[in-house]
Amino acid sequence: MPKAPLTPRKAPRQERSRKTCDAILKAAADILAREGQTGLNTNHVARKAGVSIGSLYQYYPNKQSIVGALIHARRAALLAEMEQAAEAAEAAGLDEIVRAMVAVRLRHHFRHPRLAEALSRAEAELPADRDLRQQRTRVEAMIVAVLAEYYVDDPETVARDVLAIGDGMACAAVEAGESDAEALVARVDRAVLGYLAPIVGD
Amino acid sequence: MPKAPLTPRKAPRQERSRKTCDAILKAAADILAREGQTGLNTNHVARKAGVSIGSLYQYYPNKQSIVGALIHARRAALLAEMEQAAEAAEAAGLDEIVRAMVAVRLRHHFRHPRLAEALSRAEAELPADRDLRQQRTRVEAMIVAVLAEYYVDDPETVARDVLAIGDGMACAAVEAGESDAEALVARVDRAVLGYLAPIVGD
Amino acid sequence: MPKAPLTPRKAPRQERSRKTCDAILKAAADILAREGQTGLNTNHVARKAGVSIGSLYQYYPNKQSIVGALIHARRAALLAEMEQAAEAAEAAGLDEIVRAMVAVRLRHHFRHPRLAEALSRAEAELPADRDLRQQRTRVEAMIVAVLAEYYVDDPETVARDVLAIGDGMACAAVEAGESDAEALVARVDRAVLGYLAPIVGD
Amino acid sequence: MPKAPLTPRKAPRQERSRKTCDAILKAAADILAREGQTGLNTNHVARKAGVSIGSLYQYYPNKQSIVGALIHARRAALLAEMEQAAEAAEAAGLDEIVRAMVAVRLRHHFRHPRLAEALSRAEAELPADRDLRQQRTRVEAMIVAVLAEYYVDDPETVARDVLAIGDGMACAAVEAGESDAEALVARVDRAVLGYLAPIVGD
DNA sequence: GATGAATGAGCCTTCATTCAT
DNA sequence: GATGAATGAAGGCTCATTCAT
Repeated sequence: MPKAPLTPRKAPRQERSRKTCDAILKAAADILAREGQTGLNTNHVARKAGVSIGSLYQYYPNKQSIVGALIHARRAALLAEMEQAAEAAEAAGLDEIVRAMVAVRLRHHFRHPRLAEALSRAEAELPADRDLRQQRTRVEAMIVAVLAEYYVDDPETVARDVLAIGDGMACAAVEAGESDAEALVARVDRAVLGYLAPIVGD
Repeated sequence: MPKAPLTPRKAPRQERSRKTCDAILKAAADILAREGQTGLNTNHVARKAGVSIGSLYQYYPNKQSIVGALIHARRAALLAEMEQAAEAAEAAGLDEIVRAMVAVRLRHHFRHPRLAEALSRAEAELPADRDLRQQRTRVEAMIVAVLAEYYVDDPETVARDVLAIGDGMACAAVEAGESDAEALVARVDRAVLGYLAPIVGD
Repeated sequence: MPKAPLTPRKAPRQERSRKTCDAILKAAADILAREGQTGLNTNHVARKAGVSIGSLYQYYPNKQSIVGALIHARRAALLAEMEQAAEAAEAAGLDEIVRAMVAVRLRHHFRHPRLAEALSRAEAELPADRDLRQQRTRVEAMIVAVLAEYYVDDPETVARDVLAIGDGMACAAVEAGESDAEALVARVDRAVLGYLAPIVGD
Repeated sequence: MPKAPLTPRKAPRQERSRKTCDAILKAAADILAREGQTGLNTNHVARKAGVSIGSLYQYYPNKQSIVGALIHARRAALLAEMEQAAEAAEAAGLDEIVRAMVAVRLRHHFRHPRLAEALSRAEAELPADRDLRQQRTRVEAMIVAVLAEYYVDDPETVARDVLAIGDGMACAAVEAGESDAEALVARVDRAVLGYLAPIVGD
């Protein structure tokens, strides 16, 4: 494979560029949420974004880079929210902090569930990308940091499990038609706390 | 869309047909596990199966029906295993039965993790199919039955959550490079029991 | 570059395939002769060949391979003619043999001058291909063999020069509107013999 | 086609314009020499020239006009050199003058062989342009003039042949990796003199 | 005049599917 | 029934050229 970059082609310097770039991502997100990967093609995205196909390729070197940018942007937002939550709960105990961060993630998921899931599937099929991998690591690292502070054993695995519990339940809930994020948060809390209880020394 | 059927074109009655059908599914499974959806195309499948593209279409009306058949076949196997597990654990308490069934599912996943995940992603993108939906319901129904017997409230949601916890953790574990199913089973148990504890009257 | 093969994709086994393959080459030759590289695109070729674009790609993995095949085929024919000429002139002296071979080449060129030149230009822009390079060497080798037999010094350079004289004059003649191959043969003879005279021991 | 002009849009009168024009031609020459026609595109040229794409189109109405200008400029330089050579050899005999002019051409070719050949191929594919055709004629006319002075028959054909011999041998030599212009000059001399001998009355 | 964002026709190529043998 | 040649819609992407700023 001739190494297809997953990062945008150039940083938009002019105001107009920013708009175009954003319109493309927005259109792609919309299509992905509505029709999944199947319906996502560059011509379609460009048309929906009200932009010519040439402009699209001015900013994104290939189709995958659009999906990559979308994943990156959403995860960056999530990271910011998680950091905020971590700070807010700083004073509280381990359980409270972890719950807060997981809750943020769930709410994030519930805000655009179809998109969240389409992106998650898309990422799994995307060729490995260093940037995205790092970013993913950073999300886990936030939990790892908290766990480590409390001397939890093997914090990486624990962090991964905790996040996975939330993700799994969120997907299933959305698929089943649920739309009340807080109801799910409560259930996930039970699972997460149950999972943590035996390994957190009191 | 003119509503493409997802089920095989005809039930293969003859020995020869069976073999062809199986070879096709096997080839598709292999490709899906190795290369994901991206690498899956009918010509490739036919060649790998040692079958002409014409024959492939004799048995499967379209590409999606192959994926559909694959999902169906694997889930049928899972169902059988779960039934067996349920019977074996019948005498035990609620926790034990649920744990047993979840464990079966995890081991099933770990047997062919790349395939399991590719299929799960594929199913999410497939157009809704009555047959597959029913089958999925049946898996949940098995847990629901057990829960109901123990007077658990809203057993459908609980069943869904329990399965989702296992699925989520399994995907994350595989992605992280784990390969020890039993280690994961233990961790999932913690989460599942923690989740169940408050809602199971003792 | 991801290594684009210049050789046909598969050898046609059925009668029908042969026809398709040939029709494609013929169409490509026609377009190349009439419009040059500029007018050569796969859709155009397919249409003119009375073949679907899909069929074209069944036999030629990419556009360049069509041009490559064309070059190869024409040069193979030339080689055959040159061999014949060499045999026929075997008894004669060095001059005679070389003249005969050069004459064959000129006549070959004059049979389809626009095509010959378009292909020659195309080959220069094509990525280096081992197969074509070898074939080109073989043409020169035929002259080298004759020269070596007569103890000519540095036969490779001499062979190259002799051929180049003919090629250069042929291109210029065609471009100027000449169409009488034999008139040109006579003039090329003068140049070639003049070139050889000082280096051929008498 | 709406008849695209091959000549620069306007004569650059100001110093600034001259520089831009030249930078564009230089960049185009460089790309053409390095990558051939394939790599030549207007955006690439503009970037390499350190000029905006808009400015490029200010001076050259289309891509072909850039190539045309390049051909024109190089051939103008060649013409000047040939004139100089003709003057210098004026006193000598026919052979000497012709040899001198051919030698100039060969050295010109060897100074930038990749470019010379790329341009020659490009010119062949360019739509006929009156300006370039005239210029080409002028090169031949210089030889024709000398030949006519010596009462050579059909001087146009002879001039064409003589030039073609040199061109053909130069291309082949460069392609074979030769880089010693003088060595080639000697060989071309042999061919040219051999060609001329029978038709020049002594 | 200069800039570079935007445009869109058009090209290469793939792949699900059909159909003649 | 099997085969595999053929089909063509569709999609990714480039690049010559225009135009608003």
